[in-house]
Amino acid sequence: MKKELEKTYNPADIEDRLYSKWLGKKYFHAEVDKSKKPFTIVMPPPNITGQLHMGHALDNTLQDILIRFKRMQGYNALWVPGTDHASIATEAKIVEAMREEGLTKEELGREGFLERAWKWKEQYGGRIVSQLKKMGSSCDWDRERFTMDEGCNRAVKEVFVKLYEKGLIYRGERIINWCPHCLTSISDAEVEHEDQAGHFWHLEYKLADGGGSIKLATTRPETLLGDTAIAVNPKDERYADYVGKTVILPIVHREIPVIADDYVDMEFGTGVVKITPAHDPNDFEVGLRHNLPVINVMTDDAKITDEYPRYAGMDRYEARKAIVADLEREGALVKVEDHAHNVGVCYRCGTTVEPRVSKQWFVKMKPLAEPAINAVKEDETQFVPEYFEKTYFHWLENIRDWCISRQLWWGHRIPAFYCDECGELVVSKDNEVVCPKCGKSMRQDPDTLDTWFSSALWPFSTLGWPDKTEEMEYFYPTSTLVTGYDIIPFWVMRMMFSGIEQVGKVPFDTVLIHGLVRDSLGRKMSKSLGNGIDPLEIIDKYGADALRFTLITGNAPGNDMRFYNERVEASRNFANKVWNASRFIMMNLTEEDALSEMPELTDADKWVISKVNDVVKDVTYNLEKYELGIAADKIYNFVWEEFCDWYIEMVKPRLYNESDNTKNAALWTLKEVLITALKLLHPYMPFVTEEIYCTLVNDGDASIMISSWPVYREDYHFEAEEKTVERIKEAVKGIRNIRAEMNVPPSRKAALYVVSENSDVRSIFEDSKVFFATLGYASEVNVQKDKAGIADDAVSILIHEAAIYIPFAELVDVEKEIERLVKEKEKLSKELERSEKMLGNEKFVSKAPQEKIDEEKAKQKKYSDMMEQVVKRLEQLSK
RNA sequence: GGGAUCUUAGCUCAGCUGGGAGAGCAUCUGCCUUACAAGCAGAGGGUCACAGGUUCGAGCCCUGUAGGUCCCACCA
Repeated sequence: MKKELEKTYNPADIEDRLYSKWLGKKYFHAEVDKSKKPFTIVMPPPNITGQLHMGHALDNTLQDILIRFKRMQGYNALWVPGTDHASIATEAKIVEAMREEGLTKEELGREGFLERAWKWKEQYGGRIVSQLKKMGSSCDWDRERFTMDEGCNRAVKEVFVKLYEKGLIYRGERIINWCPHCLTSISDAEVEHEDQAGHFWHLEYKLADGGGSIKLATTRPETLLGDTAIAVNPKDERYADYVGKTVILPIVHREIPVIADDYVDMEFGTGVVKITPAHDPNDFEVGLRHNLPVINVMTDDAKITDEYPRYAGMDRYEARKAIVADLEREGALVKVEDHAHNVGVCYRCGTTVEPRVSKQWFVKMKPLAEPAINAVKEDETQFVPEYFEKTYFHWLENIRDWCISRQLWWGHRIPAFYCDECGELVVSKDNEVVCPKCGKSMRQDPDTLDTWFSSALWPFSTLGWPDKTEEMEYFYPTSTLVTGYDIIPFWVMRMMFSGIEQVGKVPFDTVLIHGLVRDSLGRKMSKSLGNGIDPLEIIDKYGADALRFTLITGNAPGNDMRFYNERVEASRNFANKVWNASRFIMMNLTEEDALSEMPELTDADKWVISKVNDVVKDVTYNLEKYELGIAADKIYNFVWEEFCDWYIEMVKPRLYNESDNTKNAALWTLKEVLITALKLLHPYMPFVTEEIYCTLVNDGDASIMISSWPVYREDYHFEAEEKTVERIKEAVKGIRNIRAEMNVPPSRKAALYVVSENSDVRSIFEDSKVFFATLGYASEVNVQKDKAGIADDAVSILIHEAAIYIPFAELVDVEKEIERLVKEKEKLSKELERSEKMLGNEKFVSKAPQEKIDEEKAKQKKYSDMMEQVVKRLEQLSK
């Protein structure tokens, strides 16, 4: 039975089928096997609320390429997948759905809400997983995890209790970032900053003793309700007399002190600042230093509290308007200026964050940050590209304590218990706790933990920690973490210090950082812009292989990339090229061909074997250095240019000629090189390579994904044959070039005369006549020692150690021919000049490595040889 | 204000430890050549942002300048 591929490459026909086959055969599954070296990746868990976007597509393609490459290299490759509970995002989504039904969280109650949330998770949480499968991701789905599953919960509690007992987790009243929309605290890392157009309201406060007034400016007049002081710089002589006095706060008519604090910048504005400890982080600090009262003026959804009946119930911005109007009425408003300022917004919903004083749980960061910094400094973990280490250091060196409590229900509940009777606090892994002091049952903290608290434990919680599992023993530390640079502060950093603190070892050897996928105009893809490109649509249209290849090529690690369909088309075309080349090879291979042993090879065969051998070496090297784009380029170039455009074309006459005794060698080589190329390409384009491979070996049960990665072989290095074929290519290119320039159609064959005084060169051409017939459109090829019998007006192609003449039937314009040769001469003389200058430079000759000098000498010889021929030919023509 | 990064062909981008500038797309010229028109053959197109420096030799290393992007930052 003859093996055949479908006439046209249609990814949709093969992808789902092959993925099911791989799943069925458990090729993605890894078990502990101490006879093999592990290679481990833990997947950054996508949010259960999420849909697959280009960021996931890129991230997962990178991981899958590494995993497939290592698997083929013989590593025990484990890729642990999973999803993230995404507390804020998920809770927001469910609350929103409830609102549409007219329900609130409070009405449903905690238990009812969680029940609903879990149901939602079961229903939609798998969506992203099935989308990842469309990408071809070879993760071990048997080990799929969820950041809120039982195991993760045990890990979270273990860590919380340990850190608490070490004094690294504490509870305190601090000013934190509060999102009035999500109704929860958020960490510093979760606050984004954006410029907003605002105003400067210049106010005038009267001194309580009636002795004048002080002017100051504010961008947030509504916070004035909570002001408990105004501050000046202690060195500021202008206000020295005022310090210690009191002023009357307008509207509120409260007497507040004038204090001196270094925080105030004398140069800025009037050098006077109003202090609102409850609603500004700096003011809070100032307040602590001066023992100022903290007056909270806002509710949790950022409305003015009932303490101020005139404004009660107004939101921040309404209150601002009302207060400004009142200030004006009171004569306290001096002027209003436009002012652009930087505002913190919630990274989830974009609502302006309200700094707020409240009791929260924190992780003390300094003691944890230090070992995490050192681990990277000592190269226990390295970043690729390296410069992202600077981002990492910058964050860790300037880190503040991590606010980990969230006023949400969906998440890991904080394992802290309070006694309402005696106020005792207990932190425990147990679910029910009795007060050790008074024996009453204790009330668990209602808050949950920051989602990233559980993500931080991902590299080891997924391997069974805190139990001493053999997975932990064998797969930890993991090998490579792949993620975007925007996640370094949220995740990478926190996994680092968590791994070091909890397990005693860094969580991964290498952190491979990639950039963002942008739209064709370079804009970030976003829902609000509506410029997002759906990876699933791309897969439908062009195939997962094309999408994967596009995401990897033409991009350096860590750089952002632009995504547009023309690029995907190019990748799809490449897949198609591979498909068709394979189809051609299979059309010529028959069952009878005995190809198990290597036959006697021709120069062309050896040339392509030698070439692919080099590519194997390079690609392996590049992949090991995480240069995935460079490796892809090399495969692409080899397959398309060298293999398809040259080798296959060269080999055709041998295949079509039944009596050719090198036909078997050609077939053997075609198959050998194709398989090698398919293997190199497999990590990038798993589907098309698998389909071809199985058809080629005529075994649907075989799989390229578990075949062995090619290795460089000394005995496949054929230097002399490479040179020979390169010489032929040079000649063919010269012929094609001239013919194209002269507008000679391919249908018009012409006789060819190769003249060389060198007998070795002559024999190369003698053996290569057939190539010139097909590739060089020659009707006949004559190889001779001199110019005898060649028309004077024949067109000449002058190459290294040989000249090729094509006498066309009609007269060639001699003038034009001379013009062409003069140009050629100019080019050569420039090259010669450069070469001779270098070789004439004594410093070059004495300092450059011998290899470079020899290289230059060889060039110089080649050029002078060609020059000689050009000069000779010009002489002939101008006679 | 601090830091990172980028500036290479018309467009989008590669260019590994310094050794004669590359790809894809676009453009132009020929080709339906029996694997592929999602193709084949050929061509044009770049003072590698600018100015210095190191070096026998710089797109690549160093310094500065200009412009873009991003991150961080308590200037009310």
